[in-house]
Amino acid sequence: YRKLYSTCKGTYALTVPFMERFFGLAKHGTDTQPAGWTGQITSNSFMKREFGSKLIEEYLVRQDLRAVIDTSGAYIPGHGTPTVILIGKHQQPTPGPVRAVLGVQGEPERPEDPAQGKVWSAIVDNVDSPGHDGQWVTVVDLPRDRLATHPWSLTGGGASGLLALMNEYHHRALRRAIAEIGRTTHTGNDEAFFLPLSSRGVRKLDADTVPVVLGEEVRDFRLQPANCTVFPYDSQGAPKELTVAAQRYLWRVRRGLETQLDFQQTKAERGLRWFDHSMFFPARYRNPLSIAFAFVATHNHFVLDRGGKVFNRSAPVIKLPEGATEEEHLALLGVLNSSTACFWLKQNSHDKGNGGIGGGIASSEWERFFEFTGTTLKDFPLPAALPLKRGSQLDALAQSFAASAPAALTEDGTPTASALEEARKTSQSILGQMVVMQEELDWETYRLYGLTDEDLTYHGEDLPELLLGQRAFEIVLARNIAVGEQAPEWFQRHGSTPITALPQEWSSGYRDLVQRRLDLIESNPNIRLLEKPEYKRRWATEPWEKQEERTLRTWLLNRLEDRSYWFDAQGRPAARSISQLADMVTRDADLVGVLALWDGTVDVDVVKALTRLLTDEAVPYLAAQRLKEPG
DNA sequence: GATCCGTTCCGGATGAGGTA
DNA sequence: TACCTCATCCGGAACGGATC
Repeated sequence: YRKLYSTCKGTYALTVPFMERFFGLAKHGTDTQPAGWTGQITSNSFMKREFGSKLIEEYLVRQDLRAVIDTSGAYIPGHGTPTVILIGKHQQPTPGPVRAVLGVQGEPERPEDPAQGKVWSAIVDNVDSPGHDGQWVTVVDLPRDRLATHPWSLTGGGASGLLALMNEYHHRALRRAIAEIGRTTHTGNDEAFFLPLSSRGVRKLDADTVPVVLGEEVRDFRLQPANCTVFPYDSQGAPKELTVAAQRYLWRVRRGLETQLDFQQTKAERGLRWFDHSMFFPARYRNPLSIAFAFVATHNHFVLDRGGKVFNRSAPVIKLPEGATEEEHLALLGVLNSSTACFWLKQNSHDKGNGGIGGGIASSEWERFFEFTGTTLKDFPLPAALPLKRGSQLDALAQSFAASAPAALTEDGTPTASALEEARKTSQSILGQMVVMQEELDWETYRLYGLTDEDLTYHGEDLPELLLGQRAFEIVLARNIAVGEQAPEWFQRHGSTPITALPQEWSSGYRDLVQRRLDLIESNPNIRLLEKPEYKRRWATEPWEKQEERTLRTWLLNRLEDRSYWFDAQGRPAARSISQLADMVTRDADLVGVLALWDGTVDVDVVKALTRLLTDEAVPYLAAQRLKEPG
């Protein structure tokens, strides 16, 4: 296909040569006959993914495109992939505009009769009325040059106007401020190299491993790596030998690593050692500061890292030029984490739907997840001034938040009920401060991009801690829900309480400010567009109880691995029954205390609690019991 | 040398059916 | 009736390598 169809680029989808073929099959116009029409419904991936750029910029610009209809929000039975309908004639473009139906809101639920679906009906009813701006679609006549460049953004409801405004106001693109974007390593065989952080001590691999960050571990200004990787490089990224412990660890997979092909070559053929990572980028590792982001996620998550970790492809990092200060990183961090950035990214990144079979049908816009690639990110327009102060405050808060998590508490000592309770309060309070600070950041950013002239940030000293559900856009949302215009999923999913009136406990200054924000949401269409759940931070943190349970469990299991439980006085390994173990455990007051905490009872029944704790950890004594039918 | 694509995978949530 | 077991569903990504 690459030879036959000029539009094929990179790893393309078959829809690309198909589209070229479709237009090619239609008749050319001559003096006696008009050019043939062609119409197709096709996957919309070419609109934003890189492989579509040739198709859009070199092929479609030479065809007489007449209509582009975004059907990604409509429900099409058996077809979860987001789609677009293109209609045109096989001839040179005519001067007139292109009719476009832009999506505003997706189908809220699976319609009984797909032909009567809300979005589909809206498209059918309004495709001939340019200027229509409804709840489901916007219909406009676009000037041809709007569709001449990749990527296409076919979001209605004023999105294209806002996007244009952002581009107009921007001072420079992100690519001018940074050195590069990408992963820091790619092992080529994660199963061989990765192991849980908690087990590196047991295997004596501390000197040979570094934490490795995956995409899902980059959230809300924090990195929470659960794994580390065997890492045969020093702090400068130069190759080093592995210790005996690490050699032993990798030995069982040596043959696999030696024969594995990357770029159609073995490691030896590429001049690498068998235990080298397939792709490792020393320069990115050497320079400690970086901004990591989540590659696939529902919202934008950027986190400052201060070094000593590696990042795989699902958590790429932004590297600033050599010698850039922490302030420069924090300023970028601030703007990239704003709701405005989320808006821009979603307009320009590929929408992967909401998972499920073939992409599924998203009941809410904020549930769809996107793929944020480095290439797209480089075009991100930066405003002239950056929100350094709020960026660094959020980063500092996130660090204290991490320090008060249950996991941090058990790191150096025995967890106690009072300490846990204290930490829960602290962390709740810090979260409240982060939520309110993110609001300040978002509203500051609106002004930095010139979307409003008003300064709607708070200048008093008494910034309240916000609960989820108390942000301005959530009040608007709650009011809409109250009158039945929107579904309450946002609050249900995040476990927050919707409120329709401003809380009395806020200072009058802050209440006035939020009221002014509400007024602006009402009066300014651009702000109204940005102050929506799909662009605002979700703060979807793991519930405290769950974190606590997991942490206590880990602490107990680590403690129970102590040598004294499993070896007799002569140093011979010994098998123990639960009751024998319970007998020994009872003599350790700390252990019993934590067991009671984990069990949630005051007078803990040690045998029962240990049984519950250890059943999943033990290997049944009969082989026949080790495998169950479903396993 | 450095991605970026498309499909597959994991594990928690849910709920039906079975059992004490 | 209340608890328990098991299977399925689905949210939320991760994987591997072909291509530029």
